[in-house]
Amino acid sequence: MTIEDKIDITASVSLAKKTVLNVIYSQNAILDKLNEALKPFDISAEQFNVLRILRGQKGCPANMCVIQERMIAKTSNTTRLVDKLLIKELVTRNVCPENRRKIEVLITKKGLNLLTEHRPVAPPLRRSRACSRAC
Amino acid sequence: MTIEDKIDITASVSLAKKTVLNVIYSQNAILDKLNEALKPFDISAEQFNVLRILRGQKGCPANMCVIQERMIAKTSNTTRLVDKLLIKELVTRNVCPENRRKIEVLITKKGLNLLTEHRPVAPPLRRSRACSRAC
DNA sequence: AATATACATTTGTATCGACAAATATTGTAA
DNA sequence: TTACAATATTTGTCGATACAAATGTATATT
Repeated sequence: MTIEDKIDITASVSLAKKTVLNVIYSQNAILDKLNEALKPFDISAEQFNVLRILRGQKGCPANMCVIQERMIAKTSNTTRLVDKLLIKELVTRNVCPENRRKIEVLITKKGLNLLTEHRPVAPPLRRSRACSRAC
Repeated sequence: MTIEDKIDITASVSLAKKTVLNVIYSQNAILDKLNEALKPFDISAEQFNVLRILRGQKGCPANMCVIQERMIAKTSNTTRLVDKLLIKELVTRNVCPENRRKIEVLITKKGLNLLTEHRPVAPPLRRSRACSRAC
């Protein structure tokens, strides 16, 4: 189906607008697919993304702000996402002893298993590495 | 900035995956712009979209299910979106006398004014017209 | 007419996004 | 050392998505 069928408009629509609409519909289709693929694992796309970010740390714990920066949604609530993963025992969370302001989040064996059991559409979705640092 | 800078991955990424990531980042950028443009009007993107759908009815009232089908998000909660518009007096809502199951939603003068005062990025975002019907 | 079924909308719950404010800890300047 | 600023995280609120269940209304079947 073309975007012209979708938008149901008699007047002509500029190429720029058609492009914008195409991007919006495309991402909807992509997210639908992703959510469907994750359903059997009782985990949301954002939670899954956090798990992949943590795996990418390769044993090095990630602070809340590191996770935040690498997520797609700029202002998503990392605390509450990690809460959910903690309940499912997919991550651990501990206060950093060197700097008690920071929190060290690590993926558990159970979390790693969940990731290897399933590989949906995309690679881990990250923002730029501006704020990542040595651990 | 290219998508390669964004995703911060050493291993090579397939064109398909780069495309998926590009679509996701693009829509994020688009929605950021749209929300920013709507901020002065104290209205969300979905509420704005519902208003445009109603204007497209050209005086003919829209049922809840008609609005639902034309929205981007398939399972968004039309009742609660219309509630918000009602509080702002941008729409009216009445039980249809011919079929008391149905609800007739109409855009008010105030709602039309809001639309003419501002024209952000995209035309009204609708799904296919499969379920639209005469009023 | 009574029952069942389909239709249209509403309500409830969980999760997430956006954003502001609050809290806690560390570092710095007077 | 006290006060202030910077950093890191948590909490609260609102709007929205996703989905299941409940409610109310109309239509069809017996």
